[in-house]
Amino acid sequence: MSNPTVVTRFAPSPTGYLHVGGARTALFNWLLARHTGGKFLLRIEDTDLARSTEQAVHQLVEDLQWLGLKWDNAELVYQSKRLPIYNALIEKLMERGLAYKAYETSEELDAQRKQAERAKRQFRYRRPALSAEQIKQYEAEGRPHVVRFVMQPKEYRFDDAVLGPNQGFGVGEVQDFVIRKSDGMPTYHFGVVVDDAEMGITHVLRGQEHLLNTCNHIALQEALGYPRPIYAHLSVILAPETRAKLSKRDRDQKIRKRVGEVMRSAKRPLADIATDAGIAEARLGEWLGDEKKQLDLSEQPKVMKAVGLREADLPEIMVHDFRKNGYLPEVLNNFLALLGWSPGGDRERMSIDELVKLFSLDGVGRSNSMFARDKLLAFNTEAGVASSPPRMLAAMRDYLSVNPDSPLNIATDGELEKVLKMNHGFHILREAEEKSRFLFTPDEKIEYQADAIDKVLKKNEGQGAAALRDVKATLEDISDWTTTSLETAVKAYCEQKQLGLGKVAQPIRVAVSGSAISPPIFETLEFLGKARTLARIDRCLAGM
RNA sequence: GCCCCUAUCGUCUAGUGGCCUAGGAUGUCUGGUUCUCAGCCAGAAGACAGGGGUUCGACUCCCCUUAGGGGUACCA
Repeated sequence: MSNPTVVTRFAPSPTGYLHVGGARTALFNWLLARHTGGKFLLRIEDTDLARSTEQAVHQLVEDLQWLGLKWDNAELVYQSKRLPIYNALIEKLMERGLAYKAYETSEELDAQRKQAERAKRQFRYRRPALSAEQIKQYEAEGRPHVVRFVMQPKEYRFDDAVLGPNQGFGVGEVQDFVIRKSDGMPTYHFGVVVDDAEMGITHVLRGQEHLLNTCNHIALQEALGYPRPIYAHLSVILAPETRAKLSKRDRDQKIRKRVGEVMRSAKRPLADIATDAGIAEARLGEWLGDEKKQLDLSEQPKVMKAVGLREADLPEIMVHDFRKNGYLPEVLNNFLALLGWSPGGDRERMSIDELVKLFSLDGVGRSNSMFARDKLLAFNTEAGVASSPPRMLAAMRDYLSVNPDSPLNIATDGELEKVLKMNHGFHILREAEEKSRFLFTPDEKIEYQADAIDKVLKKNEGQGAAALRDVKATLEDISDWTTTSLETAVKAYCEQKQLGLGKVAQPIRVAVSGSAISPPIFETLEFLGKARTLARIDRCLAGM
C-alpha cells in the first residue's frame, strides 16, 4: 500500500505581488490538502534570476498569510539553493543520452522560428547533427550552451482530475525542451518535476496554461523514475477589462495607455514624465514600447503619480490591492473558491471552515470564468454587516496598517468601533474610512468642498446657511450631547419651523464634514462632541 | 498558422436523459424606507450558441459549425 496522504503545493515565482489567479490556485491546493487531512507545501521557484527578488518572496508570504493559507513546511524551499541536486541529475541524464548540450543562441532560435513562420511551418526544436569536432570547437571557444531533454517522438497522454481522462498532445507538438539555461539555472520544467517528486507531491492543481507543459513533465518523470502525480488543470480566470487571462500586466497596460494620452493631449514629452517620475528616460521608453515589460514595484507608483493616476484607477488584481482597499480575506477566499468550483446546489456564502469541509475536485468546473468585482463587493458588504465587532475592528486595524497615511491611524479601538458602527452597510473598509476621515482631522484643517457649499448652503439665497445659523442656537442649548438627545432636539426644531429634516441636517453635515456625504448626522455630532461641532459650524459660516 | 481546452440569464453558477413551463447569487430595472452616501424591504425582466444525429424522450450523450480562451520561450 502506498501512503494515501495527499500532499499539494503552491510554487510561485517571486516576481511581484501575489495576484488573484495565483491566490485561487494556492487556495484550491490548500483546500484539497485541508479537506483530506493532507499537507500543503510552499516552494519558491526563483530560477529566473533576472526577475526574482527577495522582496517579492516577503510579499508573497505576507499575502498568503493574510489569506490564512498556512503551509506545512517549516522552512521555505528555494529552487535557487538546490542547484547541485539539479546538476547531478542533469549530468546523469546526459550520460544516459537522454539530454544533450545545445549551442544555439536565443537570437538564432528566434530567427529559425521566424523562418518557420514564414514558411507556414510549426517550429519544433530538433537535435542538430553536430560532429564531434564541432562540439569540441564550441567547447574550446567556451560557447554558451543550454541542456535539452530528448523528447521521445510519441504521443503523451495523461488523465486529468478536472478535464477528464486521456488528455494529451501529438508527436508534432512536443520538442526537445531546455532543462538547464545557459546561466546554469534549471528551467521551470526541470525544477518542478524534481522538486515535486522529492517533496512527495501527490496532486498538482495548476492553471490550464500548463497543459502542454504536462507532457514535458511526465516525460521527465519517466526518465527520472519518478511517480506521476495526479494532475488537475484549473480553468483560466479572465479579466473583464480585457476578456483575456487576468494578468499583472493589465495594470501596466492601463498605466501605459495613460502615459500615451498624457504625451499626446498634454503634449508632454517622455523626457518630462521620466523626470517627474525620477526614472531614466531610456528605461521608461523601453517599457512603453514593449507590452511584455513591467514596471517594478518601486517604479510603478512613481510613474502613476507623474501622469496623475490613482491607485483606485487601476484594476484590483493583486491580493495586496484587495487588502489595501479593505476587503476581508475570508470574503476573498469565498469568492475565489466560487471561481471554477461549486459545492453544488444553491450554496454560495461559506466560511473558510465550510469551504474546507465541502471542497472536492469533483466540483471543479472546466470553463473559464470572468473575475467580476461587483459580486465580490456584494459579498464583502454582507460579510461586513454579519461579522462580529471584534472581527471588524481587527480588519480595520489591518486595513490601516497597510494604509499608514490614513488619519484614522490615530483612533483608539473604541473610536474605531464607533466608526464601524456608524458606517454600517459599507462595501469595503476604504469606504468607511474615507467617509470618516473628517472625524479625525483637526477643525482648522477641514476642507470645504465648493460644490457642497454651493448646493447645500448658498443655493436659494443662502437658505441653508440661514438654517445653519438658526439651528446653532438649538444645538448650543443641548447639554446632554448624545445621539438621542440631538435627534430629539433637532427634530423638534424642524417641526417647529415646518422644515424637513434634510433642510437642516444637510447644512450641519457640510459644516462639520466639509462635504455632503457623511455617516448619519446625529451619531457624527455625538462623536465630534459639542465643542468641535460648534467650532466647525462657526468656522464654516465665517468662511462663506 | 498549428495544437489543446471550453460553451446554461450581462456575470459567477446549479443541473450528470424524464423532477426544467431551467434553480440560486450578483448586476440591471421598478416601487417602498431614509438626514446625505450607502444599506435594507418588495417586485420585474433576463439563459440552455447554431445545425445535425442517438433515444419513446435531450440543457444533459455523439458529430459538425460558430464563438471564446489557452499554448506554441534559455518566463514560470
